[in-house]
Amino acid sequence: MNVTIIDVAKKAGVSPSTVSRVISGSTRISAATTEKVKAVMEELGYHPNLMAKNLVSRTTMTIGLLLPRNADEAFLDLFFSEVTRGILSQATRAGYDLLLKTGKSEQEELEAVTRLAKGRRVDGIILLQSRRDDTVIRYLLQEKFPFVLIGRDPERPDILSVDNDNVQGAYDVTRHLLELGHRRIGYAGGPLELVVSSDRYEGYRRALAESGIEPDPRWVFGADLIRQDSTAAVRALMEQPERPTALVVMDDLLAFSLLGSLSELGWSVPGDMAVFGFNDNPMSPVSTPPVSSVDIGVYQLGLQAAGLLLKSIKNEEIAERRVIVPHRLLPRESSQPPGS
Amino acid sequence: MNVTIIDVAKKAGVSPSTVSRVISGSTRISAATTEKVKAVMEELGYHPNLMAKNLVSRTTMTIGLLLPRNADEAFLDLFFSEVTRGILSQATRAGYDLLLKTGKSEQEELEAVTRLAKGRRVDGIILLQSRRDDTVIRYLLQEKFPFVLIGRDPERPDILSVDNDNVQGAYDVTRHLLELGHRRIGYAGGPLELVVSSDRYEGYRRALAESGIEPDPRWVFGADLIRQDSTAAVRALMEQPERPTALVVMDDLLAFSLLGSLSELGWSVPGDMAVFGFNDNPMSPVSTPPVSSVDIGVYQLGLQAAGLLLKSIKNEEIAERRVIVPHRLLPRESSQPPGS
DNA sequence: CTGAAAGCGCTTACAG
DNA sequence: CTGAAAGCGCTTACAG
Repeated sequence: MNVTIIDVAKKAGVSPSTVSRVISGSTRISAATTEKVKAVMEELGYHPNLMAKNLVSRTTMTIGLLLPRNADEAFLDLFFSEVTRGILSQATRAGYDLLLKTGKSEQEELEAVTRLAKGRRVDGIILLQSRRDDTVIRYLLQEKFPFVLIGRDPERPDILSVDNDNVQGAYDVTRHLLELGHRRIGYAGGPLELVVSSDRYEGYRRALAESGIEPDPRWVFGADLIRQDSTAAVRALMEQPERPTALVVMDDLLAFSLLGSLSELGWSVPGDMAVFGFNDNPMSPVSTPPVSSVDIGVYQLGLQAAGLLLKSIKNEEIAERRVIVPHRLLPRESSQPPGS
Repeated sequence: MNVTIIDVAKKAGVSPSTVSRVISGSTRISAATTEKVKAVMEELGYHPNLMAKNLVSRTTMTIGLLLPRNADEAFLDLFFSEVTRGILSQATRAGYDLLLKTGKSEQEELEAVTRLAKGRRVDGIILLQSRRDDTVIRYLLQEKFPFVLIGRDPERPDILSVDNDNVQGAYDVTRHLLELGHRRIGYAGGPLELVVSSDRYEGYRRALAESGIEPDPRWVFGADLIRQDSTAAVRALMEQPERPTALVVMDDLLAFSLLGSLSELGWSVPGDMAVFGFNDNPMSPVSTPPVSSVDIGVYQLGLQAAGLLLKSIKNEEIAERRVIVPHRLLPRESSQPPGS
């Protein structure tokens, strides 16, 4: 019922092989034949059946994106849509499609990935997170199936990955605050099982150490604490005799919560507490006060990841197996010294 | 090189047909045979080649999602990730995959959709927006290819669609503000070419009219104005002799901008101006003050759209061709009367 | 420059 | 309950 290559061949008075060659822009087809076949394709409204094409060419022109299963953190909303746009942009440019997959558990994720890989559903896969001893990564490695991780797997530094230098990012923010004269600087983030979180904590700690400052453990508190009861967390923080005057906050969303609680308790930002966030939420510039943040280039992460994956799929030379997307400090009012 | 159905058949001592039947859980295969074949599949690590399966079964078990091309508005970030999650959840449950597509122009979008439909790449498509005289919708209709629109096409009320009742939503918000005693109520939103925007404006206008209030045109201003220079827009608004005491705002992100400018100019919310937003941004409850909003159930929009599309693909009975996802007012501090 | 033939890995009437 | 055969719509050596 649908127009096939055979219909076109008949009508154009050539063989199916020839039509196929015209479609693929193959060599050595006469201009006359090419023109005739193209005209017939147009006339009949022919479009190649991608399934058939994929089956015989053993390639799908599709890459898979595995979504992290607990995507219920608001931060991930933004990350997800930006990174997807980056991936899609790069993939589309190269003629590739993007298939989305998710799983509710590690088991389901593994099944999904197995289906994609073994079922020849996609040519490569992008991962948005890695867990300790990640079975998905282990499987992909063992099958030698092309994949790229956005982030970092401390146990397998040699896999293809695209990431920020999160240690350096937090280091930069902390140094920035130190240079503004702050000595007692706190850190809000976590959980530390997440690589990104522990990396940022490490950068924070390192900058302080370089200045000979040993952070008081009471200056450091977890994201879950803030989410549960931000006001209680802030009150506990501010009641300390030696309370911090600045906070490095792992994500702007967290920073917004803290801002709300500080204001509720009558403290002013940046007067009583300077705040510097991460991930440059679109709301950060328009919040009250505007929140200082680190732009981590989420779109770029996606773009680069897709680029790297495509190289891997096509067996092209890969210069760096680990691509670092640069970050950028965006100081705004929430961390400005009073005078400026 | 990869294990095929033939390898399994040989090893199990049966025909390929039988293996195929075991895989599809077909009728009339003896328990003994089934067991034997399954054991061999397990042993050989067999996984069906999806391309081959799709080719012969003329079905892809995949649905396509077309992303709106100008997805650079921050609001869409949230909408996109939530709606995708809803779609993915429903699709995965039914054993379907999700393919993402985008185009930089209407022309590119049409080409993308043509490839998907004619190329038998997907079984159905979900659209996230419609334009006046939308060529993509016209094409899909003409090809009788299954699709669902999230939103509303005023020119084609009979297509499958999932949407909120945006007129009613804005009506409800405006009534809520009227009941709190406000008489001069403004509206911030637009552009009015977007159906969702004009629908909300219509609901706003209707509620006022019912109370015998004719809105002053100076109370109504566009989103672009706010994005360009929120403070100027707010100043102009507040300098009016008969300035509004409450604002219906088309999106929470817009509300955040307004909040910032109001605060900057020394006005208090809700004291000097009550604000009621839309789309319940995750930040709304934690902003200062917490922003009243309308939860439009984005996840549900995605879930229902996928459900509707799957019914259409399977030619199942469809009771309502237009599904309305209920909205919910979430009054917070930004619209509370001073005393409460 | 072009065609005939085999094959990609599966499903599905048709027989038995 | 099971098998042989044809076919899904394309590509790609192999010949000429």
